[in-house]
Amino acid sequence: MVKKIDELSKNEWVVMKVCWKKKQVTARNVYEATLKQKKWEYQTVKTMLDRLIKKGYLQREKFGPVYIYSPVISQKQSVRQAVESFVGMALDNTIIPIVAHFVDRQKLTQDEVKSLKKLIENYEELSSDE
Amino acid sequence: MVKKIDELSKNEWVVMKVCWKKKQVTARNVYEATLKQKKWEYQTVKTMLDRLIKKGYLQREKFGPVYIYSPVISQKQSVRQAVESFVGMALDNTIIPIVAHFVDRQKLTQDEVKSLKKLIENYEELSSDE
DNA sequence: CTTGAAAAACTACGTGTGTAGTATTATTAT
DNA sequence: ATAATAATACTACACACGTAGTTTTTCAAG
Repeated sequence: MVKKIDELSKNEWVVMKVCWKKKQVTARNVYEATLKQKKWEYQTVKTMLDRLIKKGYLQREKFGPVYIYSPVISQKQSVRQAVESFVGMALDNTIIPIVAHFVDRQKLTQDEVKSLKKLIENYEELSSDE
Repeated sequence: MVKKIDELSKNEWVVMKVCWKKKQVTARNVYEATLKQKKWEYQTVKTMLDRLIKKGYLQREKFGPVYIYSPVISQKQSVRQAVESFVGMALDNTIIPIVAHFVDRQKLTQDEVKSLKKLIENYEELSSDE
């Protein structure tokens, strides 16, 4: 069976995005990287990092006086799980409302439209030989 | 400015879906409707209904001995807000990963593919006259 | 070796959520 | 009218999360 991982809270996503981007970070790195967005105290960041370790998203290793944190679970996997969970919870397992919403709001870029088209074409090929 | 509504927890979505579908429900209706899915005690359902009132999603009116609960916020609006919030949080405001994920997993039905195509065509028309 | 700075460790507290238990009130059947 | 039933009201408690404060440890500079 597929291992169930804990879900991330909104703020934990912010922290994890920094960790994924930089791969190896100190608590201070995260603190600084998030300062513009979020005015967290250093200790707040520390607490979140600790909790992310407990949840299994991060690990850390001591180098001299500091810990270096690094991701254990990939962004891709996290996104997949979050999408599954969200789409199941709010959308009854269909993504149409999501896309429709973005279409309504005209929030898609030209590139995104191109990507969508390609995805769909791709899909049709894939499923045509079943 | 657009009024910010509280977000729904996973379980609250379950309850709200029942309320949206039936429009008017008693606590017992919700209790019974969710029993197969969730083995909640009647009181648990009551508590969730109370909290949904506090959050502004439901209202209720007394008819004889019972309260009838009904939605204040539409499913559509709730979904929109949830999508915005989720896509911003986990996906950096692009829906491509969501669609890609579903394509990878071949989780789209024939109808969904059709819908997607239509949405995209539609979009192209809309944006062509800007 | 002592001191100061930076990091980490430990502790905390309010709010939200999951999950009810118990007490009270209102209705219905006798 | 009263007893049983069903609904509501009130209360509770543990764990997660947001948000740190305080204490201790450790390194680096004089």
